[in-house]
Formats: sequence, C-alpha cells, structure tokens
Amino acid sequence: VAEQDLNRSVIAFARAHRAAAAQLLAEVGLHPGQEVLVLTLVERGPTSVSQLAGLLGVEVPTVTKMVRRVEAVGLVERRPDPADGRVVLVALTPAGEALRPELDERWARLGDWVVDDLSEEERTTLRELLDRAAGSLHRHMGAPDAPTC
Amino acid sequence: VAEQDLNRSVIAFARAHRAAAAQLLAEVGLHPGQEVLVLTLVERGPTSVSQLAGLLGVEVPTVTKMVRRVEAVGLVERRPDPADGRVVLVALTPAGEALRPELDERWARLGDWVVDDLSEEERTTLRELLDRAAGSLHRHMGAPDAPTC
DNA sequence: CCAATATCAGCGGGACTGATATGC
DNA sequence: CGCATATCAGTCCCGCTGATATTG
Repeated sequence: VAEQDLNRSVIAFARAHRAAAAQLLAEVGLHPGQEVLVLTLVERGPTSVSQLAGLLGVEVPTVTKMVRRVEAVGLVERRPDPADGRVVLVALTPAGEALRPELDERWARLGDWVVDDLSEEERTTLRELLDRAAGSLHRHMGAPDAPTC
Repeated sequence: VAEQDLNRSVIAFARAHRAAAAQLLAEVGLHPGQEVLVLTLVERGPTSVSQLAGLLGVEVPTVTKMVRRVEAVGLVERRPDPADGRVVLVALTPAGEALRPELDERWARLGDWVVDDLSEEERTTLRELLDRAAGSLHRHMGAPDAPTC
C-alpha cells in the first residue's frame, strides 16, 4: 500500500518492545505486563481491582488473574476495603516496595533503549504521535475508556 | 522521568493497536497475529517455516503452532518441499486466497485508524521513528550485561 | 557425524465471555 | 430488591525454551 505497511512497523515495534521488557524484567523476576501493575501501585498506592482494570485498559477478570500471579511472587497483597466490603484493595508488600529502585532503573533503561537513536526533538515527537495514534484507535473502537492518569 | 514515561505510551499504543486488529479481524474469523501470516504468504507465496519465523520476527516453534491453528481454519496448508525433505512449505489454500480482498481492506482500515489524526508528514515520521526505535531495541537485546558465567 | 529443519511438550502470560457469591 | 464488585471457570490466543525426529 501507499504507506508501506505501517501496521507491520507497529507490530514489529510492539513485539521488540515487549521482548526487551521481558529481558530486562526477567532479572527481577517479573514477566512483561506485571511491571505495569507494580508501577501503577507505586504511583497510586492501594487500588481496587476495578480501578486497576480501568487504568490498565483491561477487563476486571484479567486483573484478578494478574494480581493472583504477582501475589504468588509476594510483591503485592490483597486487603479488604474498610469502607466498602465489596472492594478488594491491591497494595504493594514490603518486598514490592523494596523492588522499586530495581524496577525503576530497568524501566528507565527500557525507555533509553527505545529512544537511543533519536534526537531530543524526535523523542518528544514519538511520544506525541504514539499518544495521538492510540487516541484515534480508541475512538474508532467501541471503547471510550481513557482515564487521565 | 523527563520523558513522562514513554514506555507507558508504547504499551498503551500497542495494546490499542492489537485490540483494534482483533476487532477488525474477528469479522473474517482471524485472530490478531494470524493476519500477518496470511499477508506474508500473499506477498511471498509458499514459504518455509523457518523463513516465516524470520519474516515474522518470532521463533520457529511459534510459527509451527500458528500455522497449525490457521490450518485448522482451512486458510493455509502444509506441503513438503520437493527440493529438500527437511523443509515444510506453508501455502495459502483457495479459501485463503479468497479471503485476500477482505483482509486487505481491513488491514488498510486498521492503518487508517492509526493515522487518522495525523498529517501526511506525521505519518511518514511515525513510521520512520517506529522502525528506528525497533532497530535500537533489537540492538540492545542480545548483549545486555557482561555474562557472569 | 554434524548441522539444519521442523515438531512436540510444557511453561508463563494476555484477554475475553459467562456464570456465580457477596456486599451496598 | 437491583446494582456493583470481585472471583471462578472455561476458552481462545501469543511467545518462549528445551527436548526429540528427520533429513542433507
């Protein structure tokens, strides 16, 4: 096609990013996908399952499963919300907190890998274009789910 | 960090792209990931498993599995390479060929969704940046740390 | 014998839908 | 009561590593 198959570039890039994340995170015992959960908890503190689903952009049962796995590794824990017996708050354990510096370092390294070849200006542009493209994708799907983090 | 967490943008974008692909491809009975296989076969004709692995950027066993699933739907078939008894050629079936127009249309639509908000120039830039970022990611994998073994 | 090509087996995820319990 | 919150169960899928065959 005229655009030289942008989709392929997207897919290749996404796969490379995930593979790189997997490699970096394996050193701290996490699998790709789980780090976002931990980082979200770092930023926001104890958070309910349904809120996490919104923040991560996945369905509630997906979060339940993900939490169970990370819980099995001992990085997060569940606790009932004192204010509402229905909700379960997911929170970092001390071990999860302790992992934070390691995790931050690797997260930053991953970001560096992405932009390694790019100028300052290009880095800004990349981020902007990614966000706008994600936005337009969301618009075209049925999901009007874009909480302002 | 100064970059306002580029990684999250990448992940959100990748997830949105994949979800959009899933939605579009569901209408033709394919799951995301499989369309690339079919499209590759459209472009290159019968291709060996290991070549496909290289083209798709995944490992050989992954291709084997993927082919088996798409084969079960009747879109591709395996046949032995007359020139080399070790290799298995994967080829489109007539049903796979017949799917082509539908698939092309949806593939193009997905691309349109991505760049919907972008100017001509930005579209080119996006593709270029994605490819360069993927390249630098690939470079950084493979030799991350000084091997302690 | 050695190397390349596939496949199989098994693991750890992602993500969804469709039931339930339980609390508001 | 109806509604929200979570979990469970089951079903696809991706992608990897580590064993085998089988062939060149």
